[in-house]
Amino acid sequence: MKKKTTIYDIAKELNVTVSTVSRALSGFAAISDATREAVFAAAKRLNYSPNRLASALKSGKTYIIGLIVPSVQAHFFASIIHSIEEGLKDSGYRVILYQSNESLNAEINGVKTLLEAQVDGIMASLSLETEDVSHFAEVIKQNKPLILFDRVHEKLKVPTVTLDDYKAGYMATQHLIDQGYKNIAYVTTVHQIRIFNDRLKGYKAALADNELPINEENIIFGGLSIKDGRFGAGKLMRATNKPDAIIAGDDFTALGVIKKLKEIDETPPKIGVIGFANEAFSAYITPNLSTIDQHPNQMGTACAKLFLEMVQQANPYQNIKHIVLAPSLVERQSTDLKT
Amino acid sequence: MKKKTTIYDIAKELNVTVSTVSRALSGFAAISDATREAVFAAAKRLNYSPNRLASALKSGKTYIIGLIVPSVQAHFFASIIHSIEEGLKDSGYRVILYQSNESLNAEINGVKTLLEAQVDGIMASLSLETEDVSHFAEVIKQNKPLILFDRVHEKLKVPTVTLDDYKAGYMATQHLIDQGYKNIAYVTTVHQIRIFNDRLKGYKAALADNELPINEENIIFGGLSIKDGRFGAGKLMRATNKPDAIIAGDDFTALGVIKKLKEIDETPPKIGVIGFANEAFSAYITPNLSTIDQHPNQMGTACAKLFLEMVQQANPYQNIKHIVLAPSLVERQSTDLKT
DNA sequence: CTGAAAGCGCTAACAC
DNA sequence: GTGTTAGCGCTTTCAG
Repeated sequence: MKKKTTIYDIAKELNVTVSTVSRALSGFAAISDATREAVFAAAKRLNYSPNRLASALKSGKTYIIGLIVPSVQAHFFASIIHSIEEGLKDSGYRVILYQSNESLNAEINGVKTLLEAQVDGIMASLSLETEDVSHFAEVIKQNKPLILFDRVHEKLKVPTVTLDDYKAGYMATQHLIDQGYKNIAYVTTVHQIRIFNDRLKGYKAALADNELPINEENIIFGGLSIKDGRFGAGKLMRATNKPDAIIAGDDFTALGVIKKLKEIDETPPKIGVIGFANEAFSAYITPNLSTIDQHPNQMGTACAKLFLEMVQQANPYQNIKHIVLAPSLVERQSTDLKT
Repeated sequence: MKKKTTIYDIAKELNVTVSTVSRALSGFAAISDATREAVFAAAKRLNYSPNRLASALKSGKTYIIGLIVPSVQAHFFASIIHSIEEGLKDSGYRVILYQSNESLNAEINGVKTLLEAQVDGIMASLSLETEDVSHFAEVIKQNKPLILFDRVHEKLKVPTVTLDDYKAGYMATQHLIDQGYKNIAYVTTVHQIRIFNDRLKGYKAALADNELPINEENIIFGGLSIKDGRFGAGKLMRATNKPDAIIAGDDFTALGVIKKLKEIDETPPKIGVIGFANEAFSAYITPNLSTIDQHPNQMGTACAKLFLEMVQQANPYQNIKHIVLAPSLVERQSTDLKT
């Protein structure tokens, strides 16, 4: 195993100094064309590969950003990660991935780990457990860009990229009303994450605007899994005042709701069902699931763009932007009462 | 913005030298309990956070591994990534993600980028375009662990984690035969990736073992998208000798196949359909899709374990293991001819 | 346009 | 058990 070639080897080869080589390689400093070319030729000949670590240690820039998400296994987050990585790649940034698995402790550890790795910035979507966000303070203190997406927190004064979740909730509800449903229930999560609250607010507002009563018994707080969906639907359909439509916390919840409804012979659209996320499967289940598309790829692209803007500013927080994406309604069979 | 505290600050604070601090922090070297405790106390008091970069530059170990996958958006890869990250986290390793998007050039660039970042090893699943694998040679030359999973290549003499794809193909075919199907077609990819070839071999072997003829016109080479599935099924069903069952390259392909079959009123299980991957949606489409589960989480866990073994050896390649996981059949409606 | 030299924060011989 | 010192590979003043 021979040692790797460094700029010293190139310098020796050409009888110049390392500074000359460094300058030539960096491309910006004043250098004669002749030396530059000679350096590049020698670099190639010696199979030189820069050590970004050394450069990072000296310059303080690693060109690595840390990305904290609950789990890459959720398609929504996978899509965001995909777009973030793609959006940053051309600018030379790489991405370290850290999954919190919806655990606050893991998230705290993630921030610590990423900071120790000297990342140039962090993007995160909070775990369901996260209520206190003080573990992110250090990122801001170090004046490194922190961007929160989707699951954000008002205590953190940082740029955010979110969906207009109020609108999403309103949109889902209004759609059901437009389709002719009148007694609309909601299966959501107990966790105090803003997006879920906002959706609920949108739901209530839409009911109010249409002069429909808000029945608290129609709102089930539990989890968002398929199982939770089944459970919620079961509970709702056993009530005296049965709903004629159910909004599910996400598409997986909706899957559970539909399963239950099929079992008791209330197959949608007889009882309307709508979800959130537009998962890959949603178009292919029976009945096809109406849903609210949350545009994860747009979200990732926006995060990448925001980050690149922030690193260009001396103070990344001098101009805190909050990007809010518009949800869109995907109408399918599960809410198509009319046909 | 005050400067970050280093081990020098701790040393000054305690009137000892940096080496003492370094030793105390590292935990292994001989150090009196008193100094060790004093160092930890001071570290805490001064809000010290180690700079892994500096340590990495000196020691040559970054505790970062590079992960190259076609795309995190595919649930199969997302699951593998999930398990790899989880499996490595406790040993202090972090993961840099690089997506090839099925492009050879991107993959080449990925290897280069990751090597420049001085990763301690690379795990990769090859892009569909990859036939020549010489871009990975440098990883081996640097004596860094390289592990290939799922989409591997025989030219690369490195440890691998794969599914027994021959068996998977055989299993899918035998299942269809067991269910009573007799003229079984296959929609797969043109790309020369081993796993797809192996599955095809398994398919042919199963036909042969059951004394069924192998009809080359029953094998469609194209892509694996939903669209490709539709196209393949269309082509097959227009033939004179129409198949009574179709094996699809993956679950997405199967989705397209089913769509087409529904359109021409040959809804499965009338024509049997089976896919590969057991995607999240497969259980919920109509009809439910039978499929071969490829156990991505097991695969990720195995990769992590293998890597940890390799870094422990002086020569990571002294004992090249090939871990082969067994596929499992998931029987659902789309192949249930009997009911 | 190029060279000399200091130093980023940490580790690891080598002394004592 | 602790101190001294020389780098890891690169960037970046400051001179010339």
